[in-house]
Amino acid sequence: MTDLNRDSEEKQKSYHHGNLRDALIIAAAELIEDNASVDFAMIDAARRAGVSSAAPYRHFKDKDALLEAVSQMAFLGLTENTRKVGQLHPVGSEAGIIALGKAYIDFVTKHHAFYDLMWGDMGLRAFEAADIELKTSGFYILVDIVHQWCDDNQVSEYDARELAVKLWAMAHGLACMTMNHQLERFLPNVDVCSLLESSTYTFLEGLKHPPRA
Amino acid sequence: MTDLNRDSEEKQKSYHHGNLRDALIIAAAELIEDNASVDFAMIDAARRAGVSSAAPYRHFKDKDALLEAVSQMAFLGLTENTRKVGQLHPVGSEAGIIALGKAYIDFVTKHHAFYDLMWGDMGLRAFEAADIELKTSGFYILVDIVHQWCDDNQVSEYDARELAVKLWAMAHGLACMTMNHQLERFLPNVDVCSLLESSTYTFLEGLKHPPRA
DNA sequence: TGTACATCAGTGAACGCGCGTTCACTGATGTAC
DNA sequence: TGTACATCAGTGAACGCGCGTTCACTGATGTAC
Repeated sequence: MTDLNRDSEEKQKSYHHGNLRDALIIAAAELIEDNASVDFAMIDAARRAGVSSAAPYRHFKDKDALLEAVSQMAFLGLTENTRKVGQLHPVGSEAGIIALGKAYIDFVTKHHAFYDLMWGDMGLRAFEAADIELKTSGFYILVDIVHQWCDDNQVSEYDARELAVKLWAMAHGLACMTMNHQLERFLPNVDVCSLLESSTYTFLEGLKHPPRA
Repeated sequence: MTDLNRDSEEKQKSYHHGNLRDALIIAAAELIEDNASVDFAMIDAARRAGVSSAAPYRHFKDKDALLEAVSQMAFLGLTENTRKVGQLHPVGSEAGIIALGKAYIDFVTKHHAFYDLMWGDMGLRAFEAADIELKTSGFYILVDIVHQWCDDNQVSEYDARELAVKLWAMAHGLACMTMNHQLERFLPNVDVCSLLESSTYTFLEGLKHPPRA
């Protein structure tokens, strides 16, 4: 065993962890992903972070506080993801609107357990506790792109915020039905992304024509 | 205390319950509604049904079995509700499609905790265990009405099942966002039913026009 | 530069509560004769 | 019609596990002098 190895081992095994708070958040997140459930045991998160069962309480008042932190991390991840995808497309393009929807579905279905956490009681508390920018910026990326689309397509009397909500709801619903396995039950072998795409096109097409008699 | 009263009391307090199985299902359902959470204690369900903590195990193998029964009851309720609303409108009418969507949103948002149960792991198991008719009849009420609409509107090349899924997803998404409180956050004071209505009209309008370039 | 001391971040054992489930039992019910 | 007996549906006490949380402690770190 070389000195180098001993060095790194000593670093890992040092009495003080260094950044246990973040390590616990990550450990908890991993447990939630692995078990596909929000119900993880505090002691497992501690073990995973390499500390004893009491250590977490130096950094989090109780389990709820840790869950809240995990939830905030998840929201941050979703927002970052949205921002990144939004930048790939010109503002106002239908491709951009669809890409955001797909990204949302992708994120949510790939993190099913997180999803429960984020939109459950605990997550909503975390959401409320988060700063206003984090809370709304993801949504307003969609609003901006939709607003420009409205201007470009002579449907500017339409409220972009309302339209964004409707498009979000479409994506959300398809994501839920994917996770529910209702989609594969009633439309076997269908691709949720292509469903989102055609739905979005249809919806936008409908907006270009008088929506009601 | 009259004899009449004694009579009915004796009936209630008789050693044998009569229909404890159903009483437990109802008690569990009530607890879930009251606590707005799927996490109820077995002993509370028993107490609510007026029996001791061990009695439920004469009728259900374990707690999961009781939950499964509650979940099946919920699915039955949703299906019945859908059937009833479907009968109120002519097959193929847009009003009927919208009414079904509204009924779905109404049922789901008014039974938030049930919703978690139905679409969670436990509920899905119950769903699989249920007979095929119960599983699909609710959905196919929508499919039928949508199919007729397609015929009436010269979009018959469209797969009615796929369209029904899309409409369901819209309603589902709006229901989720209502329960999430995202709807009121981004569109304060908006009525989810009027959102569903305008979304549906827009979507159907889009179908009547070539959906893609 | 070294020493004393306050503070901080861990340990490991144990407490205690909630709750699902079991067990030996007892009262009620139905049926054969 | 009455009696004996099997069976069934309850009781009440207790077990035992999972797990969140606490407590007295100890090793590490930083700082004043």
